[in-house]
Amino acid sequence: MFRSHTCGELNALHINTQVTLAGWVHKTRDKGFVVWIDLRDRYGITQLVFDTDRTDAALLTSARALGREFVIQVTGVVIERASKNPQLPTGEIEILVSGLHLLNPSLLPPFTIEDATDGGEDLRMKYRYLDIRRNPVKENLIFRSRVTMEVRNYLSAQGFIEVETPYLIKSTPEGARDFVVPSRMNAGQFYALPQSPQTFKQLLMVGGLDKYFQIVKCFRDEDLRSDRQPEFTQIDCEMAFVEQEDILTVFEGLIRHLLKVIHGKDSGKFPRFTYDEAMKLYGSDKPDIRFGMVFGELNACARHREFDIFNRAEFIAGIAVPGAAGYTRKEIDALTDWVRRPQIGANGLVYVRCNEDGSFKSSVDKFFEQEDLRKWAEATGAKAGDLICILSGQKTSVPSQLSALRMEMARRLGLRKPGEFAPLWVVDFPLLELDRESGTYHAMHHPFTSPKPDQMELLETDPEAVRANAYDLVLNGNEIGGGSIRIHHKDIQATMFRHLGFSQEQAKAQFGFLMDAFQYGAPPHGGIAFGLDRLVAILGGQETIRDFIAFPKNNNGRDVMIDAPAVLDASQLKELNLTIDKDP
RNA sequence: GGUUCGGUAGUUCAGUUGGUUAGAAUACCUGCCUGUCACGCAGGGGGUCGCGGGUUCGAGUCCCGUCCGGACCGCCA
Repeated sequence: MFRSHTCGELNALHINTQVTLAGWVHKTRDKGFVVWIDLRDRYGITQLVFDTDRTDAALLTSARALGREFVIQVTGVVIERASKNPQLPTGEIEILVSGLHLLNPSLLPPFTIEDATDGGEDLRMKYRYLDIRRNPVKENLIFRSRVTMEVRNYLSAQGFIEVETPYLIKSTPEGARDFVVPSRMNAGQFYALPQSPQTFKQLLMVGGLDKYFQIVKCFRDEDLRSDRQPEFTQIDCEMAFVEQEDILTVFEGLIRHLLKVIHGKDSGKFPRFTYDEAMKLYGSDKPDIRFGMVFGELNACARHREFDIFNRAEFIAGIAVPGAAGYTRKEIDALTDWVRRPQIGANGLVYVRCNEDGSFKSSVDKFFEQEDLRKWAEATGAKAGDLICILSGQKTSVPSQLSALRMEMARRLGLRKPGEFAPLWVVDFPLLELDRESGTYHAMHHPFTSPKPDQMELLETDPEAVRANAYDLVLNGNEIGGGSIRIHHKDIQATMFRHLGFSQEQAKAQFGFLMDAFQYGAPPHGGIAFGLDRLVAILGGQETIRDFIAFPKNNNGRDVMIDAPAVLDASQLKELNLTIDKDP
């Protein structure tokens, strides 16, 4: 028997029990007459004691020689502590050690294995296996495991079956860039790693499987962020013989189940916004509705005076920042600089302080009367003590700028509370989006999304106006899931490809297999996919997904621990029929 | 592709207007300590100031380039 107990389970009930424990030397406290060692494993910390009265001299000497992170096995008897530590589950007892076996020594770790480590991000990633020994990372991974188990519980209970789809598939030029894999047996040919199992899950519906899900890795060769990894995990789902409402019901149930079992929270029916409503009220298709600051459009009540900036603007809108009327001129100037940074790109910021006495003080008092400002306060829902922040400019850019300001103010005011969860649906997304650079349309969701049935004609006359049966599930300002009702008729799919600029030959070459399948009795179907990494992070009350992934990649897509990606040696390249064009 | 912040002891950081031998905390090592648990006390070792070039009598500090990392914009069907 390697160990009789873990380091997290012994308490006063075990006093006088003979035990064997194994774990890492967390910390040594040498008081001269007595040496304490905190022994740590996944389950907790148990204090070992060696002293001059009760421990033989050789054993005491070996105990003193142990360094941080040495792996040891000890045998001894559980005794009551002379001074207890109420902060530790095992704080009432300690192990009087009679046998010590060094299993493996350790180099001095480059950072401390503590909750508040002294290690920086880079170093922690390089020695991720040490980082995982720390409670915060370990707890996150355990949390993730719990969430995925609950996802499987819920979906299995609903009759879904988990099916694995291939990772070596075909490159599809539209959408994100593909990771490609050279084929040794097929010289000069390449697989691509899936950006999602989209077409396969649709083929499973054609195959009659009816309710499919898969917790699956997906790959996109795009630039990264703190919440974006080149390989990430999706909860991928598809159902046949359903309408949009069926899917919303089932997967609203999934998120409600998770909030219930993980956080004990009963979330009622999720609010639904159309895409147009979300954009109008929040300037975003993934609004955080844990707080207000809903947009107030001011076009109607801000363009009747001599203020050229507003008169020239296509769109004027403001938000009422709660309790921020006390912002000093200096703070507001800093805010103005913040919205004018290239990342936001606003032209400037007009503000109105809503004083407690009902009067208003604004940066445009020269042009506007108190009565004007009162109307603005009404439009933005501002109350006494609030600060109205107003942006103006092009209709295409102001909403996203004001949305960024809204999120930033919420962050500063502590309104984005991690323990609070505000899920919602955004529905009726546009089918197509005009790419301003190329002048071509591309699918807002993906090319397999069905237009709303009554809008097929609009596709010819006003493509941008066409709405799709496409929906996103948004949680705390993050898109955590998105899906649609799919096209299941060959002709409609062909029409869709035509609008997306595919020639018939291209469509056939890339997606012929799917259109062929649609000719053999494809059932109506639709589905959704959730970003598991992001979902887990948000449920865990955090925004960065890296600490919920065991071995994440950095901003440049590198794994700094194994040092990947790396060059291939000449013989490997030859075998794969590859030559490298130039030295990188 | 772009914006921005950073790189100084094992680690996290400070370092003033360019000026003597580059500091603190923590970690590490040695000694002491009769109940510690962020133990305490005394002492000690530890630096290519990311790298290259330039300005200067003199550069951690200023300039140029480059590499690495973080955050963000574009991008992410």
